[in-house]
Amino acid sequence: MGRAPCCEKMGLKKGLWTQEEDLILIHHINTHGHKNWRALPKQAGLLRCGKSCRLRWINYLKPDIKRGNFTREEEDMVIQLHETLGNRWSAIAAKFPGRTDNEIKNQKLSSLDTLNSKQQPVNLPTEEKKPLSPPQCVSSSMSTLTTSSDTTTNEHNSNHHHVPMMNNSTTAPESLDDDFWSQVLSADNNNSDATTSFPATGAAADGKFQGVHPSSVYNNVDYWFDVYMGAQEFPKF
DNA sequence: AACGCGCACAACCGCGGTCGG
DNA sequence: ACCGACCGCGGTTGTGCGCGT
Repeated sequence: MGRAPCCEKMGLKKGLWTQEEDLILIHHINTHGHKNWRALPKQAGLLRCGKSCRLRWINYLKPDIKRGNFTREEEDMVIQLHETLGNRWSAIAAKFPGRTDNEIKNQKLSSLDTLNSKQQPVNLPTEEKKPLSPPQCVSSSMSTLTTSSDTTTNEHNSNHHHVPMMNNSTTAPESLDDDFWSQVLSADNNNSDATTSFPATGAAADGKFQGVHPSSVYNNVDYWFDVYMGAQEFPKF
């Protein structure tokens, strides 16, 4: 029926998330939980819509998220599950603790795309724009695909994001976190350096980040560590 | 060295389902 | 029973990076 627009688009920010936003979101969720996604951005003082916050949390910020390349076993399992479940990515993701539907979807789609372009340049009767239906894809080739993409994937993860990902992917555990936390730790030593321009977004609401530069946000590494430790299991860190 | 292309991934959009008033 | 609001899901798009030419 009269569906409300996903969010009041007035003045809401779109696009990539910044560290500050991530931290605000993490902090808010860890302290208040996420009972109401719609109200969350307001409460947290984020200029994002609730959906966006939810997506960011689920796909990226959740502490137990496992990132990095898919193992061969995982890939085979994804293929099998996709054959049985179809495009029900969330259902598939449910079988992979720590994996997100978005990640699985992306992985699968890109795998299929590359497979298609490589294997069936002519063969596909163009019945579908998307190669989604039961993939006859050979799992072995899938695996080679991912292994070939391993390096790039890792780099992507570490390059794209400058975010306190609590991932410890089984395959590439330390690539990002080390960088990130070393940055954090070094910043921690320079507490006094705290520069000025951290946007007093909503964090100002609870006074935690007001007037704090990103780097100085990360100065509170102990704080965040505590937050995480308190909130979730914080596997091997 | 510069440019273009393809890939991988993050994020957005819109719809359907569900729940509460 | 109806209506509205929220949540979750699947599909799609946008963006950045790496690689090849």
